[in-house]
Amino acid sequence: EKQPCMPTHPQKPLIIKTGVQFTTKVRLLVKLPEVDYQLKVKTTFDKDLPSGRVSRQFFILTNNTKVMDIEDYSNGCLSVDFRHLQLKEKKYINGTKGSEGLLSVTEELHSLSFEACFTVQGLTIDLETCSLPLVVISNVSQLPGGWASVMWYNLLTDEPRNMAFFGNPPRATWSQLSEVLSWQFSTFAGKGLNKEQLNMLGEKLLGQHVSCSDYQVSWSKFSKENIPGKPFSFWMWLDSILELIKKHLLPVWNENYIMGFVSKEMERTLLKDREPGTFLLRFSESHLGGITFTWVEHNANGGVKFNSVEPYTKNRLSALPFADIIRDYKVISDGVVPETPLKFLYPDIPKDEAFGRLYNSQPSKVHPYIPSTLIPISELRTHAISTAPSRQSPEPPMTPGEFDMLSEQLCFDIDSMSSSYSE
Amino acid sequence: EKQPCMPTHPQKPLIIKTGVQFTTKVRLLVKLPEVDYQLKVKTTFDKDLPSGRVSRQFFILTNNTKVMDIEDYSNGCLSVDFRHLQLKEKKYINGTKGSEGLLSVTEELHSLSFEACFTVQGLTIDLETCSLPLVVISNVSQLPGGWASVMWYNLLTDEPRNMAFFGNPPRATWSQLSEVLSWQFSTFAGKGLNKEQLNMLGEKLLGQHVSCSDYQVSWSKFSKENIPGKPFSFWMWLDSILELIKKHLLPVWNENYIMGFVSKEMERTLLKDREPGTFLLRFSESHLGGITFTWVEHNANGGVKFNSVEPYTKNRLSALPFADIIRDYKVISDGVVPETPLKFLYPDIPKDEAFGRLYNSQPSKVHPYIPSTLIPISELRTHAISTAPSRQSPEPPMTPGEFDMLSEQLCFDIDSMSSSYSE
DNA sequence: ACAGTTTCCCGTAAATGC
DNA sequence: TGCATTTACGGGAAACTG
Repeated sequence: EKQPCMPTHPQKPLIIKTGVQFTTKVRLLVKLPEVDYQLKVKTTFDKDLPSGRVSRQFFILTNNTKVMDIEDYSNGCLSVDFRHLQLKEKKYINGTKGSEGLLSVTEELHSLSFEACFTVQGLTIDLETCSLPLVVISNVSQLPGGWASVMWYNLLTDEPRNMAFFGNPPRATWSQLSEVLSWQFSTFAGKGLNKEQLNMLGEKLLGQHVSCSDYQVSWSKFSKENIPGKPFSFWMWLDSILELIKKHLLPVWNENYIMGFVSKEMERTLLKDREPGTFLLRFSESHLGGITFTWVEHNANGGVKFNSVEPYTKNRLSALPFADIIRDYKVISDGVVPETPLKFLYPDIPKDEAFGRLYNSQPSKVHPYIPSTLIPISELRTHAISTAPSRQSPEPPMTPGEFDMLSEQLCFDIDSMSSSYSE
Repeated sequence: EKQPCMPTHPQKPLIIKTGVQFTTKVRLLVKLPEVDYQLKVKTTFDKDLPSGRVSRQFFILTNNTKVMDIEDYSNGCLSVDFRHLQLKEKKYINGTKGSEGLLSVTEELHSLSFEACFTVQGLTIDLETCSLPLVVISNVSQLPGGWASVMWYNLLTDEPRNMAFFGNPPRATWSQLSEVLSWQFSTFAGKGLNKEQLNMLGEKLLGQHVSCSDYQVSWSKFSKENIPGKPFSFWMWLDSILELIKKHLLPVWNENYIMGFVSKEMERTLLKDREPGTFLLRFSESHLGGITFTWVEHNANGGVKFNSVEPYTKNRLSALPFADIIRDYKVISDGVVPETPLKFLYPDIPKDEAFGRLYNSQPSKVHPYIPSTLIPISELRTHAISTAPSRQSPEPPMTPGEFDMLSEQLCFDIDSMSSSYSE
């Protein structure tokens, strides 16, 4: 009898990129009577898939056989680490690929098989086990789609290997899905999502049904079809934000300073009674991987006015860290002395008190030169802009939680996919 | 009899990166009597190098045999294009690499051989020819060093294949070298160097000997040993500037607005009698791939003062194009209204007149948002900075020349290396 | 033509070798 | 140990392919 595989990978397990190394580990759970020969394990990709069913076929380019060894941890278990495994696609001279034309490559499930054979007391025993379903990609641009598949599969089934899962994928309840989404943020950015943030995401995905957490989300709606009016799906949008946080916003996110998911209505409700200069940070809904701030001010006749800056994306943020943008952001109106409109982080934290620790001390001391830095500026031609405040973004707000720093690069390796044998 | 190879490659010929495809072409110059069999050409890497002499050995990973074909241009010549050739290093089980420990990998010369054999009128004829010396690299970071070798070789010898060239490389006269350097700029950036620019480079390399153009430059001084006090060689420095121009400064360079190579003394001589706010653009001598501007102003007691901004490198320039930096650069002194110190491009061209066409029109119209841009700023704490004007950079100035736009990405392929056979 | 997918390869970072 | 060189692979873009 074999147990199902138990892959444990720190970052994005179960996704393999062709041409990129991955590792996997197999462990024999029962102790065998001492044998004087070496126990070889062979790993095969898609060993027993009916080859017509899958549109792409891959093989392990590198050495796929290795001898089991006693584990270091001296529990006496036999195990083997496969390292530097690499996948390559089989090319057919003129063979037609399988006709599974409806599924995208990231919905196509594969598996790694492990085989060993030994004789004990005259009895020949074949062992075989295999991994959970794997997604094979050829470019990192497919990673978000692949990860969506892995999440959906593991959220909605306990079957160890239902390779046809995406032929008719089940729906997820919002309560299931929201938990997974929050877990994405806590795993990859260090801190999960609070109820308000999840609320906004639920409304975005489901409309007003979010109140009943049994409402179901289809796989297609989650990651295949585009958000109405946008050129990307819900998951692509959310994943772009995760990436932005991982690469450029970790400290700020960690400090709980990014409300992030707030509707325009909620944003205004929150800001309208606040001190002028109160601002909050939220992610762009119209573009992938963007963050903006919205602040409130009072105009001449005493009314409140809301302004949002053009969202910052990874390119801008790699030129200037976000905290510095917040510190230095200034508005110039018709050549007047520029001033920063950002005074208090919602609800009422003085800006420098909140972000002070996160500022970069930048005066460089290249002596003969005058140090220079980039400053984010908005130039207002007063007549034109005062009539164009924030007029977009439906999102609810939220309260921050705690945060454990956990920044790791994304990676495709199966760093450790342990698989257990037993008799 | 074979003729030497005539490689013609648009960008950086004769440099091959392992694992990256390259192509080459061989042409048979004489017309053969019609033969009813196909003439095969085989290409071999380092066919007849005494294998002890070279520290690394490579082989052609891909198919290295191809049949000659009549050229398209219907001149009746037989020729063959090798495409998708790829080089890989031979790894020795325990073999010691050749003992040529003095040479760096980019000084190690290799060659591609081509062989064909055919029978005509009962006579068996073997043809063989080979390429000019090649440099093999494994990472683009070695490209500048490799290109230095190719330049030096082709500048200083006509031998078709002196593989030991860098065992004892000859010196170049400054007049030879300066021509090659200027040619680098005209080839890769569209416009060569004028006499003043070359003068500064010569002084940098040779001290004051530059007056006599027979003065000789050693290979080591050109590209191996570091400039005194700097962690890079002359060529590494110059090449970093070429790259900066190619990627970020082409339009400005094309317009002849970058004086570039000017000593600090010359810079001051030029600027001191000019209108306050007159500035010039020059490359950093202390850091790789940086450009700065120096402007003149008058201080309180009527003396002239020179300021240079911290050099902009590729990272900053990819966040903000250089022309926009010049347009927007401002100095803030203790919270006073910021102002641009840059008024006239040396000698006296009003800034916007010179750079107006090159500015990016940046107001983005993402309606609900307030457009924002980055602005380069220097903040002066008046007491500290006014005593720290430009205090570095020995370089002479120069006058601009003409410019033909010619922007091409660097590339390592031998796109076409034609080689000729004859009897 | 076009969209989904793969290939190509620079450029940075890490690993390896000497 | 430090430096020279290679390997690894993310990421943008081009090439491919039905």
